[in-house]
Amino acid sequence: MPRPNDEVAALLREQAELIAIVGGDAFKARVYEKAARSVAGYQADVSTLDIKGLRQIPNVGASIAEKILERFQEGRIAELEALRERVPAGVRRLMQIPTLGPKRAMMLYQDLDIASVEQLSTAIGDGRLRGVRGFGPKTEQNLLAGIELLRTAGQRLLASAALELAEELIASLRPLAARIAYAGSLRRMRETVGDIDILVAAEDSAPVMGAFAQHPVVGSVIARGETKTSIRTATGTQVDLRVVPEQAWGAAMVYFTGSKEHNVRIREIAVRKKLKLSEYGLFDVDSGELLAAQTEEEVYGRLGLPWIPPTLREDRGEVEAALRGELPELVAERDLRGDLHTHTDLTDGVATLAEMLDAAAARGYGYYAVTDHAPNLYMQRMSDQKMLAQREQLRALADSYPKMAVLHGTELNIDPEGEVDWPPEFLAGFDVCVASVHSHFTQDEAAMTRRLVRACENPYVNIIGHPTARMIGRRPPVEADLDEFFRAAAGTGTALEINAYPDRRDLSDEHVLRAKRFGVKFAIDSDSHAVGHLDVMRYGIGTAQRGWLEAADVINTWPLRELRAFLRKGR
DNA sequence: GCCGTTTTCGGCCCGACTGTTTTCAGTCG
Repeated sequence: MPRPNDEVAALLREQAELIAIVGGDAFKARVYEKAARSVAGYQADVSTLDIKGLRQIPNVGASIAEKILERFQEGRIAELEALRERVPAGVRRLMQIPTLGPKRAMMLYQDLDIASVEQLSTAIGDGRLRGVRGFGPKTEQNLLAGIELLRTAGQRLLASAALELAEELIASLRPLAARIAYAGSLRRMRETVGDIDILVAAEDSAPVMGAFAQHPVVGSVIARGETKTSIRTATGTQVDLRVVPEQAWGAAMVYFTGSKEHNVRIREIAVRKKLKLSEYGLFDVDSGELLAAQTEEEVYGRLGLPWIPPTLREDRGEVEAALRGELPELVAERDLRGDLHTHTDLTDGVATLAEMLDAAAARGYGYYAVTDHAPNLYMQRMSDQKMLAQREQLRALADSYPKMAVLHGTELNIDPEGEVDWPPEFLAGFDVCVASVHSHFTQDEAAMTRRLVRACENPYVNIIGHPTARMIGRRPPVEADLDEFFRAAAGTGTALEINAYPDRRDLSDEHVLRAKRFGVKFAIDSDSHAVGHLDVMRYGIGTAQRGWLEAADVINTWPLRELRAFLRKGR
């Protein structure tokens, strides 16, 4: 996805929020939001479009097209600047606290002069919210819990944002480096990262260090030395650049990829063999002789280990498995034959059915399921007629994709009792049914467990979508007896989703590890709402690998015949 | 501010939950 689109989308989203905060027309705010989503999901680079081209984008009319043009011609949008004058940035940030929306954020600012999350936290502690209209004791508790959630996860960056930044920096520095790559938790594909580590091999470190320190994303240079430069971006992300000699590349990659715990384990193995492992290489303790450093394979090899994939390097048993020669053959993106959870503009997607199918076919998929929302997610205004009309349209388009089977599915809503939207006779018409929790997240554990188990027991439900409904940094996972849930999924032939969306990653890697022990099968899905979202699969693969999955565990790596047999669910 | 097989004005994503109220505003999906 072209970056200018993301930037414009962020500006439009900001304008939408600011309109809502200052109490502007709610419909107007909504249009800006919709336009932001359309721009983010639009194929063409908006910075290359003229007024006419911009107006082709859904939900972009004369006014918003002008503003986008203004952004690229003037470097700013005057109306947005004027709104920013009225609302401090911290007030907007207050809205990131779950349960705090635009109205009460503005009230806090106007009545109590609270303009940051920190100030709100202090104000609650001082009892300054007592007696303020709309803020009772329960609200105070909820706000404090929300602030805590922000504080713990909010400091970290989603892997998607980190990867984008890392790839941009690497692209610009590559001409100055013999070798360059990112390491750290990003290479291990954790959900979030605290900072970004970039490793460079170069004879002379000065040119690459200089270029790095002067890169446009740099807000401030924290430290600058011979082998390491640290910067902070304007948005607060720390990036460390380390330069090593090319002959030490492998040892440095091992060292800087971590995790710390993994490194401790392999260093112990080295010590037992009278070796010493550092970022400069693997050495014989007695003679000081360098034994291996050039590649990771060599380093692991001299320790008596096979190369261990970065996504496993968490000291969760990978060293022992490697010693036994029992490392899993991890599922990889190239193993995926299709995507089983995607949306179109029939509900909340921004691309048409044909656009999504084209993009899926271009990825070389052997099958692809369209699973728009079902009627009980009321805001989507789904109906039997609309769903059947889509099926007809889809069957008609299927001939255009001789190499890709086009499956018609839906994403059902699991209601508090575990029931879903349609009766069996209607569900029977779908090729695949995803079912997800979209509301009533706070049921107690027993009720939530029963709800999820019942959904698995439904003979038409094939995949439980984003099974814990968590949003990273926004909403905790639902409380349920996961072991019972996983047992039910395995027993009923219901796959559990690894939703690849970067702020979901749901199931998480820990849950995948646990579920696999029950014999659960998984579906790695993009949950795409736009053409560009099909690429988020890499994060789903990251989570699957971190959960030690092999291709056989993942139903959308299977040939179509086998997949279809699984989807029949013994019916 | 956008949109149109209800078309240039008058609608627009609907319903439920939470926590606050004492009949409802705010937030969420």
